[in-house]
Amino acid sequence: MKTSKCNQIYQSILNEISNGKLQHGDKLDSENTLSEHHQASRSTVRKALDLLQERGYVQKIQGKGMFVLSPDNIEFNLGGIVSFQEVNLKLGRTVQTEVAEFLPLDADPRLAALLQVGTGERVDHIKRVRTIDGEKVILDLNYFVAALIPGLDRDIASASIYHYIEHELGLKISYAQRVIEAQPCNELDRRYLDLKGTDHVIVVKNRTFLYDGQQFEYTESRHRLDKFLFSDIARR
Amino acid sequence: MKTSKCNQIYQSILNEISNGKLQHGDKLDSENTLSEHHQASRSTVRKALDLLQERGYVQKIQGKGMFVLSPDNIEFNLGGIVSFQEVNLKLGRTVQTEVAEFLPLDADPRLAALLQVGTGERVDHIKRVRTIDGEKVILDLNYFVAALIPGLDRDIASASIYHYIEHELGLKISYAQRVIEAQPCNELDRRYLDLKGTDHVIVVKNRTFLYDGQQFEYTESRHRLDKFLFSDIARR
DNA sequence: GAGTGGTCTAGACCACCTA
DNA sequence: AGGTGGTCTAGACCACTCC
Repeated sequence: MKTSKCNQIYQSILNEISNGKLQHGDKLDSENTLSEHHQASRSTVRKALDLLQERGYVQKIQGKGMFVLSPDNIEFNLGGIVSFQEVNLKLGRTVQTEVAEFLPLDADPRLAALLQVGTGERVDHIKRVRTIDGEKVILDLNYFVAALIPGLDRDIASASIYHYIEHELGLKISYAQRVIEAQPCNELDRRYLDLKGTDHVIVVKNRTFLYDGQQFEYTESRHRLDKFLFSDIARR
Repeated sequence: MKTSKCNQIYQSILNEISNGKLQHGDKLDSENTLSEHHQASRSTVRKALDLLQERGYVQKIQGKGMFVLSPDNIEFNLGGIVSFQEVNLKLGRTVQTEVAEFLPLDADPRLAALLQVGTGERVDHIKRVRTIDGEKVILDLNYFVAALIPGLDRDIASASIYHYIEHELGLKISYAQRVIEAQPCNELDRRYLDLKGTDHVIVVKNRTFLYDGQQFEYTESRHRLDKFLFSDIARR
């Protein structure tokens, strides 16, 4: 594993924060000091520090120095694109995924618009039910552009589709647009989820794009109200 | 010189995208070409381009070049910290804010923990009701650390508190932690909102921090289900 | 004035893509 | 092979904070 010098410095400082050598309110060494310490140029050190700041671990203040922020922030780093598996492993939950339906279809005009492809384009549609701690609480409706993500099948869908895309197909995922809103429960929700009397779901609509800007996925994740949680750090 | 060279280059390219000179899929000039063009070093150009990419306007691809992304992305940039006013102006909504309560109080242990201050610390508590297109749909419960945000009053609360903090007090806001979840309606929701039969609200909990890492605010925004919307771009 | 982070420069070498 | 972005260097000057 060849990792950049910038990343080594990032990890090195992050470790000191994680293991408590550096604590909330502590001042870090100056950029010049860190340069000597790690035998790197100041620019390289700065890039590592910018990363730490962006991810909420430290805060630079001009003329004063850099300070470690509250360890709370570390727990908040579920931001960015994270797979369903990663998040729930982190939270120590028992999770199962069941593929309820796997259906190749041709895009109707509405779906074509959501996926930014032509009408009639081949699309793989998957319905998956997520069971957390014994209750069916999330219904995922996935639509993948078959031309971009070939070879999808039920087995892959029941494991991790993102792992398949990144490691088997070797594609790079770049960014995702998300919208979060609430909707009244529909027929599908009632069929697949344990609603426990709730009459709305939280819907996370997601369009995901490859490194070259092509959209390959549209997904609706329908969460039972009381099991939904989203966290985030927003920077000015 | 008020604005940095890096920022000038950023704006210059952004203009070309906004006014349609550069369109979805178009390739930008290379970093070296842009360096000559703007009489800047390659590093400076790169910093401007990194910003454009971070904000979802362009995508770099190693060995190929940089490409303009879909203009959809521009509309998605409600991310970051945005005030209630800004978002709704953008959406062309009619909006009113009514201050239902303004109450200086001393932090109990629970509130002190949420604000990261000592128990008994002076806190300004504000309840505000947001009316959108004639319906009361958002209840904001604000808690400001009085020592950091002095001089708050009802008038400021009914205008824009953030404007007061940044422009009157001259403080710099740095970042915010957000958590989004759903909760059953409580007594306050029923008293202040037009619930229209819904029995849950979407709660956005928010802790906001100054440039020096001090937390000055804890806020709960309680949204009526059917009027809640959140959008976002997540990058790998 | 000394020390900090913020910006910028000019140049080098590498990894990747398209010929 | 030539062009692209990715990383890194060594050094400069500025703005801000603190003593």
